[in-house]
Amino acid sequence: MEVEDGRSSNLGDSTGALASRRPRTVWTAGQRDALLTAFARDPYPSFRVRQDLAREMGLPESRIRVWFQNRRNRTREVPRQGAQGSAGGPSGLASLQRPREPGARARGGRSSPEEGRTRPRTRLSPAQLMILIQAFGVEPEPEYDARVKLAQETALPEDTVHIWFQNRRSRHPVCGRGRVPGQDSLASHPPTPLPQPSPAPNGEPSGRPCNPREMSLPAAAQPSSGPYHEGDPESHPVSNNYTVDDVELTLDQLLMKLQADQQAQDTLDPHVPLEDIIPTLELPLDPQEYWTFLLDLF
DNA sequence: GCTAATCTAATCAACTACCAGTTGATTAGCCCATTAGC
Repeated sequence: MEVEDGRSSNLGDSTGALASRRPRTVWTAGQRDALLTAFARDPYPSFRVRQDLAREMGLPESRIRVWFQNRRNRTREVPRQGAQGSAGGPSGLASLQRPREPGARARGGRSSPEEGRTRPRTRLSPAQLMILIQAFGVEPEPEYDARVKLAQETALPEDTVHIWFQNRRSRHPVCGRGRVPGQDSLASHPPTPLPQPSPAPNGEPSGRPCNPREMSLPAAAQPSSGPYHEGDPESHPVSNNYTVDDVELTLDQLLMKLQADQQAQDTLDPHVPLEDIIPTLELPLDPQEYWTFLLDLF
């Protein structure tokens, strides 16, 4: 079987893989110095600081973020023997205190979004969601080149696509393990909803069923123009009041159709003309709305 | 072997809608995450 692009779906293949990973970044001495200096100043730089560094170096912000992540990991000489020891250490990093206490975690001490502490929240448009969800149904763990392609299609940064897939995998685990090499990928998105075990209370990331959505069309799926991050170069103007479920619902039906087509093509008599075996696509949206989606896509 | 890239799991926080759920962003990783390119 093949996945989009005609690429083989055997993801385990490590040998000839083309761009399965982002090409390794090679830092110049100057860049490394700048990073080390910034790290010594603050091992948890804000988004704005990371962006400034990225601009200086002509690299994506995500590279800076990953560098800081790796650096923190590498320099974490955590032995609980209290004393921080010499001021030297690797890179002379002072106190890399992990913000462990609940509440003070991660962001250190919360700050307002205006300060640029964290990247402005991306708001995905229905069209973007549709593309991503569809891609997730086909391949929940896209490789680098596939993510780049998706980034182009959605006009999102590649790392936003990457993060979206990470979140998606943890919140919508695919039935029968993430990916099964050689298996028809559409089978990982079964059309029949599983019985809901019970409404999960707050924060239950991975205990969800494979397809938690019910097949009932939400009444209020009215497209309307929504806000987006103006002034944020990475945000996007198309953002309507669709919920993910609305889009997924549409997608579920599209996927069901694709699956049906697939099965039909596998089992059909080759003498039957193709036109005769393609079922009519039922649109969960008005034709008008549907075309709006399509126009948004292209 | 070093280290950039990647992963999972947990968590925070902005939004939406009506207070709890959804979801984008960030972080750690503990016999110090694993994988893979140079």
